[in-house]
Amino acid sequence: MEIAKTYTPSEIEDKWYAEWINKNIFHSEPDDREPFTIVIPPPNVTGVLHMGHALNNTIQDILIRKARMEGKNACWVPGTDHASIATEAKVVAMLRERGIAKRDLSREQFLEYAWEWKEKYGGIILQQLRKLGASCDWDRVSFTMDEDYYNSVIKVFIDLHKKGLIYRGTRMVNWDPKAQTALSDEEVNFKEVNSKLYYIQYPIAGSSDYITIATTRPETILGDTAICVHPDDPRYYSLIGKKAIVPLINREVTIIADTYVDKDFGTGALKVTPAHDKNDYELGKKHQLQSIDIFNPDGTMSEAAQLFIGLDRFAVRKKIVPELEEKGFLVKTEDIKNNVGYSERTDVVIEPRLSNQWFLKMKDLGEPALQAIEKNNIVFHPSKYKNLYRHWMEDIHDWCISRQLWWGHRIPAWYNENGEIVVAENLEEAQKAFQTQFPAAPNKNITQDEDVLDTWFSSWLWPEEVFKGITHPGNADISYYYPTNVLVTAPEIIFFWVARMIIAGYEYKNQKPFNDVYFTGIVRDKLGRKMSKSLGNSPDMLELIEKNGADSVRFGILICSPAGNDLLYDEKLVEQGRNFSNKIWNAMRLVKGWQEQGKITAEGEDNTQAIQWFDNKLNQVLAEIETYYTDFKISEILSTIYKLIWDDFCAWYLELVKPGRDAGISIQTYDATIVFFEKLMQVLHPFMPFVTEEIWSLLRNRKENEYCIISKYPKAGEINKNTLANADRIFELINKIRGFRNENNLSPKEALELNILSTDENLHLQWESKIIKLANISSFNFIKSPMEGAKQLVIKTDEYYIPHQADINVEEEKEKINKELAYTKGFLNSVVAKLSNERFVQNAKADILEKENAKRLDAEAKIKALEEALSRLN
RNA sequence: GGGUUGUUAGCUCAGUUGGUUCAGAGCGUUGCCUCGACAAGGCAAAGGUCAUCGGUUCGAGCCCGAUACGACCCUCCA
Repeated sequence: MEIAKTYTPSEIEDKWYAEWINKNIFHSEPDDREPFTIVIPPPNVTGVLHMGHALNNTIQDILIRKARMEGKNACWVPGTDHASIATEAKVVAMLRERGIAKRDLSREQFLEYAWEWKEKYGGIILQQLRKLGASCDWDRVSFTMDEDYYNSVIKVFIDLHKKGLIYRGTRMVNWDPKAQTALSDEEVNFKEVNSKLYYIQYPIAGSSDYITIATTRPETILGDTAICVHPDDPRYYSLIGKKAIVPLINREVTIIADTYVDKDFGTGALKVTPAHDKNDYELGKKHQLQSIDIFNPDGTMSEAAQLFIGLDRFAVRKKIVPELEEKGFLVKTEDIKNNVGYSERTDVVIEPRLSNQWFLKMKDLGEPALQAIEKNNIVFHPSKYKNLYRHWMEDIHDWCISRQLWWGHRIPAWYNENGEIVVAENLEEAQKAFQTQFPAAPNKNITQDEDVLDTWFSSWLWPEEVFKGITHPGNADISYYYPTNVLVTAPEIIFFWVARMIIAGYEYKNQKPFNDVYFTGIVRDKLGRKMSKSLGNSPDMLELIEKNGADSVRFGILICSPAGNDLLYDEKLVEQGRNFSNKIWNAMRLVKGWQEQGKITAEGEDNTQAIQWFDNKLNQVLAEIETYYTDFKISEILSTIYKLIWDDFCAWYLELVKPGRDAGISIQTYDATIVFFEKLMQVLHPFMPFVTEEIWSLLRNRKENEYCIISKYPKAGEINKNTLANADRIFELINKIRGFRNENNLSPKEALELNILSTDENLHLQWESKIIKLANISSFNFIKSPMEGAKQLVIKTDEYYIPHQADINVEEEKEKINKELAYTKGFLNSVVAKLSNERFVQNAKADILEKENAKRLDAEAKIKALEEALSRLN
């Protein structure tokens, strides 16, 4: 069989994914094994796979695959959330294309379209995750609007309301005029923008005086109901209590005094618009001011504004300024930088707006969740996020959970004709509730609240309700899989989601939802810019996978993802992954070559040393990897395996044992090599599942159901440090001989004579044939004293001499030796200084002292050898 | 404004409880090599006063303080 010279991932990847699915390998059911559970951070149902998902899900897949190979019952639950704002926007857009306006539809009709959209386009991302190789249990796909899930959200709302934690209130909320809904504080992003500060003078009633205020939002003067100054500001003593006249609309407002005002900002006089500013609202409450709402829900001016009715708020700003100027009210404008809130979802400027919303009291709920992190019951990786979390939890605000949308979980609150409210699961229950709670009212026309709940109010139940832990408490799944092992997510949603899941976990399971939380970094392009749709700097994931293979994409993302730091993605890294696959592929071709040409023989070259060395090396790396896994240093694991395979296995081990052109390979060597190769594929499998499964299948004739993905993960064995150190000495010698060739422009084909002056001849004898092979040595001898007229190499206390007719540049040689001598002497001095320092000898630990003594002896021997070499050159 | 965090080779990053064979890796760069696994390759080389200043210590990339620049989060100055 001819094996292709380069590895081609596309068919191979599809083949193995289908095979794994076919064998039901990703599916998990509770049994007597230890569970290892991950719930996916549910992507938005409207989402498509981008770099962030790829990073996040590759890490989850790595952890799941590793656990599965360790014999744990690995369960990775996939799913999506319903994303009320985003989905509703998609549906509205779809309707617009069909010439249908949302306002012409009933709620029921709209929801029918929404489900149609969801069935047709929603959850594409789950298909895309398969391409990435994600080993999710696809029989367990959850959606936050599934029937049970829906019920769980309603159940929790009712329960929290019963506990007195949910209340309805009139509050200044963050209004998104585009989505036309309230948002929680967490959904508002503040951006520093260049604005203008407008100085506007208001005439004082019954006088020719003016009071000048400064504002960034001149359009809101139409809603002004007061002017506020600082009580201790002498400039305004005489004006307090008088009336000012709002320009253009001639409304008389009172000049009030409050210490809230900053005397030094602007003019020290503040216009107060209680309906459209959080602080003004507070002032308004305190001073019992009138509140005039001058905006419609879509951000246009309402009737109450009197002017510019129906015009957008920003258009009004443009129009009102010239008008104020024309009429002599505008004093001046100034450039200013200020922070403006934008909607997380629609990126429009948030309009503070007074409205009736539902809130969840967070303070008491948050307490166990704060403690969980403080006491390390849940561990954050990296731990720096602990501070961030504490900071937020200690100053937690009530959560605005209602949204003025249709797509989502409809708030189970009911109103009678008196505007009285009950909270109940359905109409029937609501009627009963009204009868007992408000028996005097007619309770005939009961209507349900029109609003839905914040999407996060459903996804905070995710780790519980994907196992139906809320709707069917105590069932077999929730008892077995909960708490889950690790959550892998982005730090951006630490408050939105992580904190709230922890809260819900303690409230409804009295138990944390996960043991560890691993926060990934932010994916940036190679210029360090955050990847975003608007910049268009995010590559098309499916194209990338198609072109390079999922393994390479996974490699490229992971190799540059230091724990908790941002990663700068560069397509070159994906190429590096592709090259790596190819390297492994070719190593396999070499090994297969031995098998197929019938080269395996009973006798053959003795490779005991090489096999022992690599066995130890492998064990050493396996142990190292284990500690990296516990520290979630995922990127380190990959680069460690990369070096192990490329440098140690391919460049050293295979070169050491590779038989000559027509020679055979011993059965012992062959078997050992296959075992090593298998172990390498196993440790790499979680990172690059496809190429490893393919190679695994080719290394031996496999039995039914004998797959790499479910093979037993190799355990680290005993490590003999001597074996490793000895091999390093030999490898260094080979390197130095190669370097000598390079420096002198000698062909690798030109064999050299090697004379060895060593106290450990036995070691050199053991490795003799390997040194001869890899360094191309023509004669291999031991000598008892330094050799004249030969190139000297010094490694620790061993000396090597290579007689060579090529001109050795004596001056250059001397300079090199002198340089090394100077360094070594300096080094020795520092060691001696240390050892003769009483305080060092007293304070340092025994093993450090021992090390220092050894350093001294080595350095002394080296200096002696170098000095001898120098004298021979003179 | 408050908080968290970072600044180590051209680039991206490792450097565990302070102890000079620890100043490292990968990529990139440079030179040589088509040698029967692999040019998506092989062999080798060059590259850093560990941001700056000061302190603690017998000893500091590592600990402490200040400065400069950056990142992120929070934030009611219109």
